[in-house]
Amino acid sequence: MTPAAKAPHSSRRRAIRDILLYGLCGGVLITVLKLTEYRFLVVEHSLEIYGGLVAALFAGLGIWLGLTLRRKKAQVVITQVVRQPQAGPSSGPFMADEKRLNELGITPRELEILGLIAAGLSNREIAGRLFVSENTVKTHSSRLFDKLGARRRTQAVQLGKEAGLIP
Amino acid sequence: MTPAAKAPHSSRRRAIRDILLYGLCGGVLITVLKLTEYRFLVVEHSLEIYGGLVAALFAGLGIWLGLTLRRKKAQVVITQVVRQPQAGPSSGPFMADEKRLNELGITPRELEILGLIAAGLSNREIAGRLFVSENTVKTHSSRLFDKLGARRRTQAVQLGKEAGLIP
DNA sequence: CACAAAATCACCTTTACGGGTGACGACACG
DNA sequence: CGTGTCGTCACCCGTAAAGGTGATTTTGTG
Repeated sequence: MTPAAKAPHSSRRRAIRDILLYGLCGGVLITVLKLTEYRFLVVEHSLEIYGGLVAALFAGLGIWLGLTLRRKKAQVVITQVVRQPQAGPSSGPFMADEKRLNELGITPRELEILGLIAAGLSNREIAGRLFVSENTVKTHSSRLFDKLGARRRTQAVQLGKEAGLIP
Repeated sequence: MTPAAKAPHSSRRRAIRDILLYGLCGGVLITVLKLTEYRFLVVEHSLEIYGGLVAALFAGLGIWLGLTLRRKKAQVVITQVVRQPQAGPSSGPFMADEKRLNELGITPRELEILGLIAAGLSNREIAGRLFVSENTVKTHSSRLFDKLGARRRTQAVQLGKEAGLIP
């Protein structure tokens, strides 16, 4: 039914707004479908079509809702990889040099994108993987390049490696 | 020639399975609702109830799906295969894997350019450093990408590292 | 609540890349 | 000698990337 999971605290207003929005969408959809239903009722398989439509629409809506709800929570985690050659804490999988991160003023999101760039993904692919628009990725990477002093993504990767930001 | 490219296989099957499961659930639900519908049809507001039921069920299902999908994707992961850097100190700086070079049919010049690409240089800079025209560099890199199966230079760098062609 | 930082998205411009095709000289090999 | 490989260069075209500006929304903190 209604989304049970929500942020721990301090975002109740938003959750309420979401629920209201959700209910509104549901009402509108049901209304629309109620209207269309009367046209389709003369056809044989109207109910199947109707049910399928409602199902698909609400499934999509639910997926979207689940995604947006989830987005707040988890998602940081980049990394993995073996090999930590030079100086560094070198603990477990990999740990970005936080000192350098703060020095350069690189945000978590930008670091994440740097990792995906280093993995050889295009902006579009990164956008798809992070569920954001390509423009957003471009903005992030642009600022990232700025902070790193890079002019190209390959250079950003190189500099990021040297700075110990990525494995 | 289909070179490396192995990482995403493990999770794709699960995604397909999820989708199939989803479709199956949908079919079962629709069937069940079709059956129940015949009982409710005598009642006045059966369609509303029916629609509401379908909507609610599929919304919940969608939310669940969104959450699970999100969880899976949120781990980002950037796999980078285990790779023993240099087994022997005999090759002090670095030595490209000649076997793989021959396998892929990569010429010395192309390897050279791959190295410069990995260093973050643009085509123009590479051209300047090698005293050749930019077009030449583009030709080389184009053929290089072809042999590596890369579509972007960042990807070529990634694949080249995995193949042990560059440090 | 207000504020700042971060994240998101849109639009526009210019440049860099990637793909395709064709061509030419050098050089080795059978 | 012909053939094949390699390196070199040119041109065109379409897309991707990078740079800039502005705006909105989320979110964490005071």
